[in-house]
Amino acid sequence: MQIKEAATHLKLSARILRHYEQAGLLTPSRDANGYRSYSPADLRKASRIRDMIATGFSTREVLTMAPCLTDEGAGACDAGLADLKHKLAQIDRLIFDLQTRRRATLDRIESFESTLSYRSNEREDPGYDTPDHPAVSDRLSGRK
Amino acid sequence: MQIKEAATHLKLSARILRHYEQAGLLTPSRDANGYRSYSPADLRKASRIRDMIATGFSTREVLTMAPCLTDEGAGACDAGLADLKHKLAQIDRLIFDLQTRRRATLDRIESFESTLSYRSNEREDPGYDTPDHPAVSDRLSGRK
DNA sequence: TAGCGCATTGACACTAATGTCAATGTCAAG
DNA sequence: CTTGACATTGACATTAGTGTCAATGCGCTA
Repeated sequence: MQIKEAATHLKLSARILRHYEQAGLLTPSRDANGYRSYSPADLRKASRIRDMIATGFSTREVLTMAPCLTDEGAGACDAGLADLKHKLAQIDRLIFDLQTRRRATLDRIESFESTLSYRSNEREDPGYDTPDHPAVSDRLSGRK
Repeated sequence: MQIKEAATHLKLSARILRHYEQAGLLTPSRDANGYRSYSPADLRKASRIRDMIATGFSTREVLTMAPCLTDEGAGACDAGLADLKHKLAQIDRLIFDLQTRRRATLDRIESFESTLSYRSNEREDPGYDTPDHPAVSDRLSGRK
C-alpha cells in the first residue's frame, strides 16, 4: 500500500509518515520504483506511534521503544535474552507511565463531571478558598 | 508565594509558569512590587495545566477549557470533557495493546529460557492467554 | 504520446514549548 | 551602602511537529 492510502487510512498526512520514517520510527519497505510500501503491520505500528506522539511522547522517546511497538513485540528476539529483558523493562515502564497518565485523566474527568453536576443547581458562589480536592492535586503534583 | 518557590514546588521552571500566564492559562495576582504571587489555588491549577500539556494538549486547547481547571470549575466544561475522553481512549488503546505485546514477550522469553536450560523458572507471571494477537491487530487497523 | 495523479527528496516556514541571556528593579542581610 | 538572591520584561535560540512548495520520476489511461 502506498503512502497516500496509508495516510488516509490512518487519518494523518503523508508528510507525517515520512517524518516518522526519518525519525527512525517506521521503516516501510520500498518496491522497485522506490515508492514506500506500507504493510498492515506497518500501519498498526504507525497507529501506535501516532498514539504515543499524541499522548505527549517525543519521537526520541518513542524511538527507544520502537522495537516493542511492532506486532511481534520485542522485535529482535534473536538479539539475545538480555536484550529481550531490557525491552521488556521498557515496555513495563511505558505501561506504568501510561497508567499514571490514565489515572490522572480519569480523575480529571471525574472532577469535571462532579463539578458539572453540582453546577446544575448553581445559585451563589460558595466562596471558599480552601482546597477543593487536595487529594487529586497532591497526587498529580507528586508523580511523574 | 513567588514564582521560584512555586516553580520548585511544581517541579517545573519559572519560565514555564510565565509562559502559561502569557498564554492566558494562569493569572497569578501581583503584589505591590509587581512580583507574581501564586496562591495555593494557582498552584493547583498550574499542576492541572502541566498535566494537560504533558498529555499532549496544546496551550490553545487547554485555554478553551481553562475555566474548568480552576478549583471552582466554572464555565463550559463540555468541550474539555470530550477532549479528555478522546485522549483517554487513545491511552487505553495503547495500554491494552502494549500489555498484549508484553505478555507475548514474556512468553517468548520463557520459552527461550526453557530451551536453553530446563532449570530456569524465575518468573512469577500466571499463565496468560493468547500468544498471538489477531484481535488487537484487527481493532487497531480498523480504528480511526 | 500527452496528461494526470501520486511518489520522491529537499528546502523553507510556522508554531509551540522551553531554555537562556541581558538589562534592570526590589529587598533583605551583612 | 553594598552585595546577593530573586523578580520583571523582552529578545533570541533550539527542537519538534507539521505544512507546503519545488523539481523531478513513475505509471496508468485517454
